[in-house]
Amino acid sequence: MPRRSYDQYCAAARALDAVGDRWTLLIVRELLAGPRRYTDLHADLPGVSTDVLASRLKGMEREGLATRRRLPPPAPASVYQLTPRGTELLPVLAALAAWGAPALAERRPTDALRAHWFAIPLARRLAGLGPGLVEVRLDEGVFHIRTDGGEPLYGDGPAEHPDVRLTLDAQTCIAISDGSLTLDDGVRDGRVQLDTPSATTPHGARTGTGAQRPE
Amino acid sequence: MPRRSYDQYCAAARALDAVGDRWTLLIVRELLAGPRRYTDLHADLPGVSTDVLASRLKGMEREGLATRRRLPPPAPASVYQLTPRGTELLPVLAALAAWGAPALAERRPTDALRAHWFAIPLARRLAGLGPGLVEVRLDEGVFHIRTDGGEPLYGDGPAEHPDVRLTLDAQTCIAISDGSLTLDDGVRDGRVQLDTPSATTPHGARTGTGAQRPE
DNA sequence: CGGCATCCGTGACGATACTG
DNA sequence: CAGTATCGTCACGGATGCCG
Repeated sequence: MPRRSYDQYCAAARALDAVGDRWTLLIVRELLAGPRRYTDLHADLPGVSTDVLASRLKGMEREGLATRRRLPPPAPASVYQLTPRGTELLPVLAALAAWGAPALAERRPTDALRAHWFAIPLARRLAGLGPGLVEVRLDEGVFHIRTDGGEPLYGDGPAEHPDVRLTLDAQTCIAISDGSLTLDDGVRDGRVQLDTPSATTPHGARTGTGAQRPE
Repeated sequence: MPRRSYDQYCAAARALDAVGDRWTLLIVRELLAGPRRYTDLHADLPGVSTDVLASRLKGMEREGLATRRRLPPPAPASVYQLTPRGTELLPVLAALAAWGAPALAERRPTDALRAHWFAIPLARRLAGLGPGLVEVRLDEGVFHIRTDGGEPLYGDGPAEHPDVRLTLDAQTCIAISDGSLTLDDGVRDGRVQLDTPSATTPHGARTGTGAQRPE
């Protein structure tokens, strides 16, 4: 699907043939958070042009990375969803995120930000900590991480019945992700508000930070 | 260093800003096998144009991924070498290779092939098997894998004093890498010739497959 | 000869406008 | 809402030339 194949009998080159094109891996990152409509993808990928996005999605369908599913008539829309093969790109994005994490020290004013972009680095750190479903609330939005099924998966928006809720800011989230701050220490000094909604807790919202996009 | 930054405050996007450009990760793959001269890089990356290669190398220097070192006068040449930061991209290439491995089922006649391109997938399988230094001899060339230092590293050409030598063909190498053939089974049915050169063995070559490029 | 720089044709990309 | 159409620009790939 790239402009041109590398034509190399090499596993990494073959992978880059499929996902090495500009924007493709970032589209995968978006779809890893759950099914998305075209317009939502376009909104969460500032800078991508409409034709390139359409072309990439078409290519990803051809490569078996994603499928296009049409929603029931009430809301005539279609959503794009990763196939299992596409989901298997999570380790690739995780490795890229781990390597690129130091570059987050600098925050440029032109940088866009979506809450669930923190999910992949954070999930690596939270994996093995026990609880299955974690809801994370940032000022920029809410996402959730599932750490029970081997590979950690994540999704946009609030979780259904989270085992634990974390409320923190972006900077703290980064510090926890890169290991410079432990979750315990963050709770101790108040930078992280840890909240375990018991079954008896009503569904009412407790903190002010809501989701940007209702789902 | 890409044509244009993604301008996203996301670790993966930052990584793609640095290494997401066409050819960059394949140049890293080459340099992971050891220092390389410009001409060797150009020879082992069929399809890359001279100016793009020069541009990428310059960008990689700027990003702190590689350094250019001038060799002593006898051979007035300069070699490019990865920095530690560049070497840390190995997990990224490993993840890409793991994901792209199934695409090696099809071997196109236009595909180029270098022996050490098998090193990354094979190293993952050989890691934890014990011996520190493995020399691998394919019909297409020789490379070696170091499995002693945590992350497996590899190099082009024969090893100095390998703990074990493997002689096999490309197809068998793939089968071992993807787990469909164990090393033991390969040795048993003769597809893999396992050779443990003892300290008493003289240095003479024993098999017919020599290195393509003397080092 | 190795290490690029230059030139050029083609194609990919990005922004905007427009349509079913 | 979900793309397609159009267009200017830039990056890529190939060839050649320069310079140590």
